[in-house]
Amino acid sequence: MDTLARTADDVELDRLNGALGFLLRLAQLKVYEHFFAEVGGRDLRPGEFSVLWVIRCNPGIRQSMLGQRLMIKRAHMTKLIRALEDRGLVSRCIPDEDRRAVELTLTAVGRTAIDEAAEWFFTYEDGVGANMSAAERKQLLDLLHKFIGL
Amino acid sequence: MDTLARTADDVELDRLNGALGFLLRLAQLKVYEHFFAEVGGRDLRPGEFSVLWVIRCNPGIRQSMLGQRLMIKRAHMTKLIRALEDRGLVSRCIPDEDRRAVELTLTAVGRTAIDEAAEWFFTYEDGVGANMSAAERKQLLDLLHKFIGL
DNA sequence: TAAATATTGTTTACAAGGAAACAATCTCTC
DNA sequence: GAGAGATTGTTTCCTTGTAAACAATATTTA
Repeated sequence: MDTLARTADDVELDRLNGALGFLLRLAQLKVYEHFFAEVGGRDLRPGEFSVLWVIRCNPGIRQSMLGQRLMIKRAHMTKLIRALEDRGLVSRCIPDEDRRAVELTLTAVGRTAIDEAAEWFFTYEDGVGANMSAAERKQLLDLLHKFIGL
Repeated sequence: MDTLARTADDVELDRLNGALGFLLRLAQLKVYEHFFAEVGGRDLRPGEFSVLWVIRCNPGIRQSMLGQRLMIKRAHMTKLIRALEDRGLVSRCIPDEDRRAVELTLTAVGRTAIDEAAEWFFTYEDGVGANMSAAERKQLLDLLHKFIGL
């Protein structure tokens, strides 16, 4: 508490060690660091990949639902989708049943792009948590599923 | 794969279900949502709280080390600290041993503020993961510690 | 059916956070 | 000890993401 920390591991976190939200934030920052170190040079960021992937798995999904599932706010989703549309990866379609909504599908180019990206993306993802045993990693996955409510 | 998702739970994530980085991002977004819903009106955000808390636990800690531990980049740390200094919570001191560095301590006001904030902050943190059993929550904490390398 | 309310996506204006270039200081090597 | 290189913090500019107001369409209520 009163000895000055000389190295990063000496830093005392005290009660933050038991703070779940805090640890999740740190974990996520570590993931990002890892991501940009390994595959930062690619043309898809994590958010963009997940959007394309989910559209691929759910063709015709509406923007609002995509946002709900990926926890992306509407204002931001609009920009993301427009950028992907401008790159020719996604196409937007307004359904007759609800002319406010937008239904999303991949273009042929988008499908090719995501299939190609999936190779390196999931390879990278498999490397996340490489400092844990397979059993621990699996346990962490399961607990996160439960935490998220998925 | 080809049935259009009607509700958010119907959205198929497929391989993303096993992607640790992706799940951590989702978990963290859920934490933030929870935070702003519950204690968003307070005058300290999660990042600010953690900075003040760690300074409290490690008086005289240097900016660089604080940033390393909390994974906050130097450019951003500068702004954070200046804002906290402007609010009279933190004081900066340049040590004689290394005149490039900045050593951080709390002001009396800062100490009072963080002690007061700690009440609601940790109460809030205890509510994170309330949908899990105590054992699961503990397990998640331990696994995150290991994942982060703490 | 007409008016009130809710939902969906967009726009605009801003806050949070990062990358790169910089200045100051320290350390290492010769 | 003089110069090369590393470290620390700051500044500037840019990207990512959000909040709030808005427009268009649906739904509910009277």
